[in-house]
Amino acid sequence: MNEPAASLGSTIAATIRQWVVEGRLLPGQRLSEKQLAEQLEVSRNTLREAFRLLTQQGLLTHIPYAGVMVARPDLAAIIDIYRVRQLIECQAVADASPHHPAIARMAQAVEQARAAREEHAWLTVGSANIDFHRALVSLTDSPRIEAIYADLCAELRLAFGLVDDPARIHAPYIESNSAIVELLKQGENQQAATRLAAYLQQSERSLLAVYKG
Amino acid sequence: MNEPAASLGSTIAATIRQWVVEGRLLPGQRLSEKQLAEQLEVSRNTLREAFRLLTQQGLLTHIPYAGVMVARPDLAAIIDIYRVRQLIECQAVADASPHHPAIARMAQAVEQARAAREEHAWLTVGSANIDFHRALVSLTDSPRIEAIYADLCAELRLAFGLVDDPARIHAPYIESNSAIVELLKQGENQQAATRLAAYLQQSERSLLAVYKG
DNA sequence: TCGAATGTCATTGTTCAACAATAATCGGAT
DNA sequence: ATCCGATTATTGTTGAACAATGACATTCGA
Repeated sequence: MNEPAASLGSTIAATIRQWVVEGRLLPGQRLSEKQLAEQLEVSRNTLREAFRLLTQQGLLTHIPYAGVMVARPDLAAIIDIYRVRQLIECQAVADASPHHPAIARMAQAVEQARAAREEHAWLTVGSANIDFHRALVSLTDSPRIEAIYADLCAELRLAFGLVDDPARIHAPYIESNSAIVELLKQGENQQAATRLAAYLQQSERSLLAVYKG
Repeated sequence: MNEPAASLGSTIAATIRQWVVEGRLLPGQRLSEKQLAEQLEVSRNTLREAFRLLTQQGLLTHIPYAGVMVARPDLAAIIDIYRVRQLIECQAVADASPHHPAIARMAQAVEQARAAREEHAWLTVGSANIDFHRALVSLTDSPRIEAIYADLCAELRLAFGLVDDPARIHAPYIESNSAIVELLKQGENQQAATRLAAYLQQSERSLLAVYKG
């Protein structure tokens, strides 16, 4: 890996992000500056620097004089996230060229998901599904949109962290993804977008169902 | 002003952002930590905190051990910004309900622009145009998209800062905006989206033309 | 003279310690 | 038991210090 000059703050931020995504830090949990600074062996100032980055990315919530805590996506946040996904992903599919290189990456993600399903490696299935959607977004050829989507995914994983059965969430959509790839290859962008919209709606519903409990 | 708990860092960030948007700080200009800290009467640490916010928002560029400078949008950045605008705004218009309250705000912005044009207050015309598009984006009812768009606008104004004749940029589009409002009221969303796309394309072209020189 | 190696300097990165501001906690009075 | 006020712990902010890095000027050799 070629990292010319990653500041210590962003390194620490990456570590904390990893902890959050892994579920080592739970939503709503408060992060003490002094305690974390000692644990990570950095100064309070540097840790605060990392907090700012993650707060800006939506992974942490910062309340002045009350501290930072792992963001706890509420119903409104999930609805909002899916609204953005719908807007970005559907438009990306609608405007896609049938020969865009990203389509190959989408197909590859589908194959990877199929292989993982055979071995019941549900976590891998989940990762492949995320890869599929990231490739889909890169159809837009916009670094900015891809960056926005990356942040969105991090928050989404926060929400998925509460789901204990990844198979139910990710597995049923492999064939749907495959169909989208085929439609794109044939230039049937509108049908592909419709199919994608249906997937997103269903995914949102099953995620919201968890939050009702 | 009711600001219950705005940290000093974000206050300073707002000040610097204002300076950038006003053109008091020019793209590419280097910002010395010590100098700015003395000028703003805050500590270096607090100023760095503000830098982090603005860097994350794309207004400043940070190069390790070389300092922060006002971002200088290049051709690729402008193209990317307009790609995002196209994606967000067109979809917002396409999915809008004819009775959405934001449409009234759009109409109001058009009227404001017309009045300002009468008085040749071109700066006000420009602000009204920005208000129009912000209202348009709020058709999505997504706080997240509105936040993304706000950041985008700040960067866009950075690019507009190099244009010395705002009349040429903003004035011709007032009637186009008005037409979009009417089409939305009549539920002709697709036509409105087409019209909007044409506007964005033209706006992008005239902005790019400045950069060629 | 030109170019490269070297040393100096200014600036940024990071840490530390202290104090101020604020919120949470606890205890006492009614 | 409830409300009110003081205590306490935590965060916000500051200033100074030192290390790390990059830019610039100087010097030396060919």
